[in-house]
Amino acid sequence: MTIKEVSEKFHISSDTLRYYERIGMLPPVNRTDSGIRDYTNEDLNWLELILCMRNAGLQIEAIIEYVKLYSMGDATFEARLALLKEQREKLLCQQAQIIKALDRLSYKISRYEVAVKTGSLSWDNEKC
Amino acid sequence: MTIKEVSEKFHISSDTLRYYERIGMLPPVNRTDSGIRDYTNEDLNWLELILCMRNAGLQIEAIIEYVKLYSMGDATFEARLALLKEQREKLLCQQAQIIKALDRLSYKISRYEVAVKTGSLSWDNEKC
DNA sequence: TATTGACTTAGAGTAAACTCCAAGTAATAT
DNA sequence: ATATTACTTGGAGTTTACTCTAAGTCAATA
Repeated sequence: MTIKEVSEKFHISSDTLRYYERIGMLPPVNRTDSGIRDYTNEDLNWLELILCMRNAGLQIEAIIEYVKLYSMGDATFEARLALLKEQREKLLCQQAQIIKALDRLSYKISRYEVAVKTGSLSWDNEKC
Repeated sequence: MTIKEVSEKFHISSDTLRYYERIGMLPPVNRTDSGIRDYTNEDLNWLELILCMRNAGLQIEAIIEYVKLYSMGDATFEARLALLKEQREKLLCQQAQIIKALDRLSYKISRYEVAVKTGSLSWDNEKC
């Protein structure tokens, strides 16, 4: 698969794909004789995992570290486990922050829905 | 309340507090005669809201816009409602991404927990 | 009184994650 | 054969959100 096809499949620019590979977040991709990238199924699996994690907010550094450990083989199971657990903790924190903000947003929204109808905002202990 | 006290109360640097005010994310704070910031309760309420939203990942621009609308008074109820709804949508998307990533992380973690014990990673349809 | 420390501003610097550009090579359509 | 398009690399530029520095004012302590 060419870089363009991959770029379209995952809605991500070719520049970003090259960037990910250059910094070691995506393992090195095979090339044709003339040096053009030819993504394999395994590359796509990696990419899918990477994008899932990036979309959730994992930092690039953490993903690079995981890819590095993976490339070092079976001796790194424990390190990979630790890394994954650490990242899960971070996501759980982030999730908690989002839930808090969503609660607050929903409360505000319900107040503003009334305000739009009645023309005045009901009293609230926190104004803003 | 001085900038330092606020900074300590919210675990955020004085620089960041000044920055937030300068860019209009925090409404202008009252000053003493000599020009030193003196945060009121209302300032703290704003700050608390702002930090809740920032911690969840809301962009500064959106918060600035909300503060601006708020300062314009009752004529902006609808605009504020629209803004809040838009931000809620964004957070819901982000939350969904996090849940996806957490599912995947948890699955990987359980596989690696076995791998660490047995010394080999069980087969998986997506390797990486 | 001297100096230490907190505060002020404007503006420069930094980190993360892209995103774009220039210059060149390769493949393809006419 | 030529023109167009896609690809390559290395490096520069951009955006977001801070973070730091310099130069100066003000308050409090030795």
